[in-house]
Amino acid sequence: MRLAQDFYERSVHEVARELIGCVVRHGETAGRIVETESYHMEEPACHAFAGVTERTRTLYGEPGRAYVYFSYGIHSLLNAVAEGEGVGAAVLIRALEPVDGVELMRQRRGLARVEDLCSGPGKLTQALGIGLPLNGSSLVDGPIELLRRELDVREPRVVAAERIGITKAMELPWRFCDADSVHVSRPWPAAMRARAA
DNA sequence: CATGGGATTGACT
DNA sequence: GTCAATCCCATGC
Repeated sequence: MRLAQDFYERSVHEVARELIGCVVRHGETAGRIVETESYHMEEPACHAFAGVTERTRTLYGEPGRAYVYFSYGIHSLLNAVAEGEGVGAAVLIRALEPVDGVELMRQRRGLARVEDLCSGPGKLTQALGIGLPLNGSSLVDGPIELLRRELDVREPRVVAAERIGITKAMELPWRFCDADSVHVSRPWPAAMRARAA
């Protein structure tokens, strides 16, 4: 069952937290979301901080669409646009636990270990075959599907921590991780490292 | 039009 | 722990 548009049309931080445990599917490949980060136009780490430009038009647009952008000349990063139209905010999907199409993921990544396939924002887009052409596409009825957690699946235990890989507004605790997943990207939040067996 | 930085990754010391 | 790869996009001349 896909998440409907109204799921995205509210606080980007609530959306980020509740996306943990949901499933992303693109074609044959799918994974359960175990890590997200929220970004909002009012803080400088967000691309939307610069205002409306050609690049950020998607961010300011309709909630429930995909914002895909190219980073470091190599990686495509996948975000879900949130909040109302005119507000620049989105949730970065940072890591997945593979649940379907694992062989195809291995092929695309050239790696064997399941823990290496989707444990990072650039890794999961490669594993799922998501690239720049999907920027602006609908998550509600487009090629990338965002599916709500099945009712018989446990509710994940979510820990909040500081976002990583950024140089501004590093103090904001807007990174959300499934505390019980080994598929979260490094470094793990301190609360998770302490628990690790 | 030229320049510089980046929401990363993988390889290497 | 360090570092290069590599290209889109925003900014500035």
